[in-house]
Amino acid sequence: MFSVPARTQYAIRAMVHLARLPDRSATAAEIAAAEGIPVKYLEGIMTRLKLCGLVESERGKNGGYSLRADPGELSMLSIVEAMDGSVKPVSCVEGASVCAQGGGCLPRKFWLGLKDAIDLYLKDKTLRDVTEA
Amino acid sequence: MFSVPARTQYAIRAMVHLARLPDRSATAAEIAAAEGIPVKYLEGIMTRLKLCGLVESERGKNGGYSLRADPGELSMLSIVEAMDGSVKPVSCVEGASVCAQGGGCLPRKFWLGLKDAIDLYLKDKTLRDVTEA
DNA sequence: ATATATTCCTAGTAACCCGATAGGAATATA
DNA sequence: TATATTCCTATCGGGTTACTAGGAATATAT
Repeated sequence: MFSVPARTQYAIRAMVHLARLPDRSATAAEIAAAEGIPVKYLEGIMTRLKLCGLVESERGKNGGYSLRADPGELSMLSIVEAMDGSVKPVSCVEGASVCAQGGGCLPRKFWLGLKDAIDLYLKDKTLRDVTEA
Repeated sequence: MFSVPARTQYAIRAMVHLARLPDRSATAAEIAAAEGIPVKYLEGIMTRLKLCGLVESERGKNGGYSLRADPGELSMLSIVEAMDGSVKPVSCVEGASVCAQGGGCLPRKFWLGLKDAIDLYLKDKTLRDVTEA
């Protein structure tokens, strides 16, 4: 239950990898080799991380990816959300109007509480915390 | 992210439904009608809840399902685990030996912490809490 | 200039899980 | 005996996931 897709795990491993490098930058090929991730698959992941502003990229020779923020300022939630969107145990977290039961569903608060618990944990942890674990 | 399968939401709605009834028992057809759940699909869910000891069943006419424990003594974690197994964000929660990185993976503790946070929330909430929300 | 290294873009694919349906067998009651 | 119910097995379409393939765009080095 609540298993995290491989791409998200890959994304986090990639971010940790970058954070541990002196200049916090590397090519997709380097990261892939070091972390045992399929290169082509990782490319797509890095592109996504870039679109979400977590890394920046340079194309062409001597190009690569580099962290855009200090690891201590980067919450794990931001990485998770970049890959998978917001934490949403049930679709009605966004408003009772989405509820097929017309808001007459008792468990909703329970799910909202779960979302809060998860969000809290993820928001509190930074990339630095994970890197230095 | 972390979306809960419909069957688990159905299971919880069914359990809440039972908990609110005077004698805490009903047929699958009744629950399905009240909660807007496909009957045949719910049947399989109820069977599973029974196998995990959360409800008991009687076959034949006047049969149905009934709660086996007091709602106040039944953690939401037990329902979730009945449907989806233990909370396992990553496969290596069961031991570093499962890790493809040979335990050299920094994020592991991070994921274990997430599991703990989720487990804690789910263990603390009882069916009664949700029913009375 | 040209070769090379890199990101970026688009498509495709095999496998899996999920929600749901179908049909009926077993079983208990009225 | 008729009926209501749980229980069992099989199937199916659709979506997602992880991954692969092929190349276009772009920047650097020589």
